[in-house]
Amino acid sequence: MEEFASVSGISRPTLSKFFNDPDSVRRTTRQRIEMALEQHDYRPNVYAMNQNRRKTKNIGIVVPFLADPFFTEIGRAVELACIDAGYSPILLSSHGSLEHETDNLESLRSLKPAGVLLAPFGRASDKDAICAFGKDVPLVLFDANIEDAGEAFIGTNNFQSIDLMVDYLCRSGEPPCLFEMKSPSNPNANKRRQAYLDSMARQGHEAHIFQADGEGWNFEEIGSQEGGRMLAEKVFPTNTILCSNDRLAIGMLSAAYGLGIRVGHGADCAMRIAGHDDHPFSRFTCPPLTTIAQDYTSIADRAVNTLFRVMESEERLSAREETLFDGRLVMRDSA
Amino acid sequence: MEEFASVSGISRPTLSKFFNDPDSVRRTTRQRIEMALEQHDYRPNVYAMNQNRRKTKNIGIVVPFLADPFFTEIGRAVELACIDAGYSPILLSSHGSLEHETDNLESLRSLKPAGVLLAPFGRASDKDAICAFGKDVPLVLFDANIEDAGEAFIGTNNFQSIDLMVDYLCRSGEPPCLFEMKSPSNPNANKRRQAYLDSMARQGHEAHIFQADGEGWNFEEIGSQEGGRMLAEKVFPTNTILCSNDRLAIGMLSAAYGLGIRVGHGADCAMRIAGHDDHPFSRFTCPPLTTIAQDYTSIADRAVNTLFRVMESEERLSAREETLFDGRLVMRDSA
DNA sequence: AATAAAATTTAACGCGCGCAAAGAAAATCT
DNA sequence: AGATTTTCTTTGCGCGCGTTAAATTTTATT
Repeated sequence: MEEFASVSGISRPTLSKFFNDPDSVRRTTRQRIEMALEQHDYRPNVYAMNQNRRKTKNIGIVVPFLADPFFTEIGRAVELACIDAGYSPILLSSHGSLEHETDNLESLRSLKPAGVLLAPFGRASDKDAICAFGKDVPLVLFDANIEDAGEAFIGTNNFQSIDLMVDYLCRSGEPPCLFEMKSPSNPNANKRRQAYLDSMARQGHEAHIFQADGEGWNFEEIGSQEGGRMLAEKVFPTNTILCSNDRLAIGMLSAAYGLGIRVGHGADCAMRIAGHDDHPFSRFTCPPLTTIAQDYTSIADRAVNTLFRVMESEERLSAREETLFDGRLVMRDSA
Repeated sequence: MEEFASVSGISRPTLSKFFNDPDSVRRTTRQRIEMALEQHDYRPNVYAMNQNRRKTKNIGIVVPFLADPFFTEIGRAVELACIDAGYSPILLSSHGSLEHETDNLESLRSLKPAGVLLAPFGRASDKDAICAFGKDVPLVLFDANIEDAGEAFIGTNNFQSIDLMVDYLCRSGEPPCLFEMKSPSNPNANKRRQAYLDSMARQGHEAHIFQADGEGWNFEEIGSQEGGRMLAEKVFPTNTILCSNDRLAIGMLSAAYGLGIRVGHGADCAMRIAGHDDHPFSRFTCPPLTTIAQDYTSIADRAVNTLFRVMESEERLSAREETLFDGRLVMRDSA
C-alpha cells in the first residue's frame, strides 16, 4: 500500500479511508485512485485490513439447513442484497445440527462481522448463547423467533396465513385435518397448530390433528411414509388435509399417488391436500400444490434493511422489533 | 496471546505452532495447552493469524447455483468433509451468473485459501481466469470439467450412465427420445447428448433429439412449459423420453399429469419418462422418477481427498487427473 | 551415563494495515 | 478578498501474530 501510495500520488491514510469506504473521500481524489487502480491493480490485504478494525465488512448469514430449498431461496435473496450494499456475505449452514449452529456463531464472532442474520432452530437453539451473541454483534433473526434475542425478528404471520387457508378450505369443501410432525423443532409449526385450532374453533368445526413420528429434516420422506400409512388406514375423518409445511405435503402427495388416490378439488377427486410455504417445487407436484406463499422477498429485504439500520445507528434499537408479513394464498389444483 | 503464554507457562512461539497445527507440538505440551485453554478460553485473532501466513486453513467451495438441490447436496457433503479435516469451508454460490463466478474466485484469492473446489459453469466460464487461478491456488474441479484447469477433475461418467439408461429403456420398451435444453451451459449436457447418440447407434435405433428453448436455471419451468407443449403436440415418435436431467424431467412429469397422460411402465401407462442425476426430489415425483444416481458421496470424497493430496504435497500433480464415477440406475415407476 | 536428536524458550524483527494528531492544501462560504 | 470548513498529507505508533536464529531444555538412542 505504501508502494501504491507513492506511484499513485495519494497518501496512505487517504487510501486507507478509500478502501474502507470509497465515498468517504472527495470525488476527485476517488477518481484519481480508481484511475491508478486500473493501472497498477493493487489490492489491500484483507487480513491486515480487518486486524485493527473493530467491525469488518462481513455479514454472517446462518440458516439451520441449507439443503432445504426454503433456506436456499431466502439465503440467496439475502446474500444478493448484502452484495449490493457492498458487504461480503458469509453463508453458513448448521447442517441440521445444534452443535453446528453454536459453532457457526463462534466462527462468526471471531470474524468480527458488521452484523449477522440468523434463522435459528428455534426451541432447540441455545437461547443464552444467541442472546449473548446479540449483545456483541448486531443481530437480526428471521424465519424462527427466539424471544428477546437480537434486535429484531422478521417472519411470516402464521395466524393470518393458516386462517386464510383454513377459511378457504372450509368455504370450498370439507374442513381440513392438520398433518404435522409430532415433535417439531421449528416454532412456526407450533404457531401453525395453534392457528389451526383457533381457526377451526372460529369456523365452528371440530379440529383433527394427526402427527407423524420421525426425526430430522427428511420431511418429504416422513410425509410419504407416515402420511401414506394414514391414508392407507383411512384415519382422516374429512377428505381435506392441511399439511404443516409443503415438504410434508410433497411427501403425502407422492404417497397418495402411489395409493391411486386422486387428489384435487375436481369432481373426480377423492381428497384435497394443501401445504404451507410455497416451496420452489410445489408448482411442479402432481397435482400442483395449493399452499401459502411466504413473502420471501419482503422478509429478506426487511431483514437486511433492519440489520443495516442497526449497524449504521451504532446502537441497539430502542425496542425489539417483530415484523410479520402476511402469507398469500396460492391456489393450485391440489385443494 | 502474550498474556495467555504467561498464565499458561508456554512460550508464545510454541502456542503459535499449536494453533497452526495441534499435532506439531509434543503430546505433553499439547495437553498442557488444552488444559490452560479450558480455564482461560483464549482464542487467537483470525486476521492476525492469517496476515503473515502464505496459506490459511480456509477452503473455498464454489458452485454455480446453490438453489439447485444437486449443488446444495454436494456442497453439503464437501463442506462437512472439510470441517472434519479441520479446515474452514467457505461456500460460495455464483448465483447463476458468470460475473459472480469470477468475483468469487477473486474474493477467494485474497482469502489465501489452502485450496479451492470449483464446480464451474463450463463452456461459459472464463477459462483463462480459472487456469490462472489454478496456478496460484491448489484447485480441483468437480461436476463440470474445463480442460487443463486445476489439478484434477472429478465427475460422473456420462457415457456410462447414459448408456446404462438407454440400454435399460430399450430392453424394457420403446427406444427413448432425448429431451434437453437447446443451449446448455453445462458441458455434461453435451456429453449426455453425444452419449445418447452413441448408445442409440450401438443399439441400432434411430435417435430423436428434442430441444427446449429457454435460458437460465429454471429447468423445471422449462421442462413443464416446453415439454408440456411437445407432449400436447405429440411430437415424440416413441412413447419413451429420456430427459437430460431430473429437473427437466420433474417439469415434464408435472406437465404430463396436467395433460392427463399416465406416465410409467405399467400396462395402463401411455408413456415413460426418465431423468438423470437422482435429484433429492425425484423420489417424490408422481410417479417416482426412474433416473441415474450420481455418486454424490464418492465425488465429494474424492474431490476433497484429491485437493488435500495436492495441498499436502506442496506441489502440482505430475499429471492432471480426471476421475469419472459410474452412475447407478435407479429404477422407479416412471420408466 | 554419554551422546544425539527433538522440542522448547528467549529475543527480536516485520507483516500490512488502522488510526490518531498536527499541519498544509483545497474547497466553500460570507 | 479573507475567513471558515473540509479534505488531504506527514509522521509515527501499535495491533496480534508469524517467523527466524540461537540458546536451552527435554526426550530418545546407543
